[in-house]
Amino acid sequence: MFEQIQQQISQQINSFLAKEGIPSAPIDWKWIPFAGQWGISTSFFQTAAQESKQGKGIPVGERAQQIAQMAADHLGLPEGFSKVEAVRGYLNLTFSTSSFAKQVLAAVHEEGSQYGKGKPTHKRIMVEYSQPNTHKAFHVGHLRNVVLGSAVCNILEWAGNDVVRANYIGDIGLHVIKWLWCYLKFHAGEEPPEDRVRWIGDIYVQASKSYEEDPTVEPEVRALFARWDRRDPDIVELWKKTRQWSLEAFKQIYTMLGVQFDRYYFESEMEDSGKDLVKTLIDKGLARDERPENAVFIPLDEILGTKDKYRVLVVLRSDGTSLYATKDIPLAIQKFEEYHLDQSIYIVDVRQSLYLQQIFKTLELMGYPWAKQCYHLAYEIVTLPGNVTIASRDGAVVLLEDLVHEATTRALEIVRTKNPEVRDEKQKEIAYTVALGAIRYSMVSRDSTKVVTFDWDTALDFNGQAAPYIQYAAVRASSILRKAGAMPETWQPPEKLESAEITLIDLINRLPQEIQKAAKDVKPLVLTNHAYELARAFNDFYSQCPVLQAEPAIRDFRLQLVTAARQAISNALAVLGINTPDIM
RNA sequence: GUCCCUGUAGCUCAGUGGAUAGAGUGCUGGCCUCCGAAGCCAGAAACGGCAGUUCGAGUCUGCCCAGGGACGCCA
Repeated sequence: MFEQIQQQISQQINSFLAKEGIPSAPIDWKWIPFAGQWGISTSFFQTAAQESKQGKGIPVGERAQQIAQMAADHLGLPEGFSKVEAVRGYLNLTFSTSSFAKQVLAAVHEEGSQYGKGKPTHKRIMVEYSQPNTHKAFHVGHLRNVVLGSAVCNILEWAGNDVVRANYIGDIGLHVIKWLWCYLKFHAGEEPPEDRVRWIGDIYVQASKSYEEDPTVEPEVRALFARWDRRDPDIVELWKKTRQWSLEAFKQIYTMLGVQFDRYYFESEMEDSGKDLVKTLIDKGLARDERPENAVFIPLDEILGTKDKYRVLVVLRSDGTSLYATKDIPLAIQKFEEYHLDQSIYIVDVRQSLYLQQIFKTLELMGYPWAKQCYHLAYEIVTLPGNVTIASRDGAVVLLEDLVHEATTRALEIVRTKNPEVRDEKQKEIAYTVALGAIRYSMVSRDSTKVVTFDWDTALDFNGQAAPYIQYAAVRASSILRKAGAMPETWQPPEKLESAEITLIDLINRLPQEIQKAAKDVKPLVLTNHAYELARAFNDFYSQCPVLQAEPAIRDFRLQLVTAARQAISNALAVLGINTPDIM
């Protein structure tokens, strides 16, 4: 909103410096860091340092202050500012809060639920996330991926991009065959019960256990895999049926989490094109076929002349069966052909970093110019206390639905005590919104490079920096607005604003740029922090500035501010995939 | 062994090379006779180590220490 003003002043300063013969350095504006003041700031250390290099003997700090003072004197008091001063090498320009406050609130009022959205970039970005395996449980370890991925999608979309949400289902592989073996052996003919995810997960645990403990199992599983490979109708039918059970369970989970996908890819569909592609790779001389002694592999380091960097990528087993890499390469090609992407983002945990670099490099060697547009967003895994890795095969998992159920139960207790007059159905709905918000927020409010240790106490803590705190600020705003009745038609900011009001308006104003920054860095954390800051500023305002009891002019202005604050908070949460209740 | 990530307050985390390093939680104390206390206010408490680059380093570079991860037929 203030870019134009910043540019104008930058120009004035630059031409002034040029006239004075002072070497110019780029001027970058920052928001004044002190609460209760509102404006922009820049420093002249760089300029002073450049001058110093040319042999002038004045200490940089001192000189920066001199230049800042000269610039301040030269600028005088530009339109729209209340104060210009030079402080310790910085030039601080403080806004006339009244006029800028009006602009900010008017912008929020006008854009409403769209406030914060950027202009179209005309870029199409695909984000592949979730990538669950069928025939396995869906647990809290998978949650981070889904929440991170969906938040990234929303952020990129709000930043103005055309986003394609993609999911790549692992519907075939040794894990699936193990499961089928176990089903045929111990559960033949069974239909999934209500608690489907758990049932599927339990069979997988049983299968893994048998596979590891009983050496006679492996040959049986291999034989079954061979039958699938030659498309034995009985096995294919069973595979299709059981796969569907998993897919339906996933759909339920996605609905529960409020996420959706535009395009589903299946691993099983990539098998044939993958095997064809391996032939091409061998023909091109990129892949080396040393079957039957060895597998088919691409000696990346050898080709690139690097050492221990890209290693080698195995693209086909020595028995001719496919691997992940066999399928990931044709998948990438298909994505770009289908959608003409400007960027392709993979949300995959950090353990697959090398693997994905190998894939991207292979695509580059194959001559695809878009290979450089592939980006791996690596996130750290979720562990259990004591650094225990969550593994589907041993069953030491916390199921997603258990977490949601427990969180909802606890939220419901609080909702009931605080809103006894509300009908049961509504209470449950609110508890669900709060519980899910808390879960989602906790998954994206720390950097992807940090391991998340799941423990119940932290996951179910609704106080402090958490979604319920932010939702609560919005609920308080709603409550004021409800009691206020009709909104005033006209309003004016007072000449002098309270410190809490300024901080709040400042943060509301910054929401659009924070969304842009979150998109640029592909980092939802930026936004979770800003949402929290907004809520905190509102709570501060709430305790310091009475609204309903204020004198009429102030009251009307503050009602407008409360409306804008609620909108900004609600929009920030919406981008994170979190709903804002009106009571809680 | 090679490569990647992490190391900030008791604990869990923020921190675009720039002003006084911010929160949450826990601890101590205060605030419901004003719009909802899932809240607010106050207090004590921190950049793993050593060099270097820079006017300026929590941030960049190198080495060391500590923890985690990856490294040819798992996904």
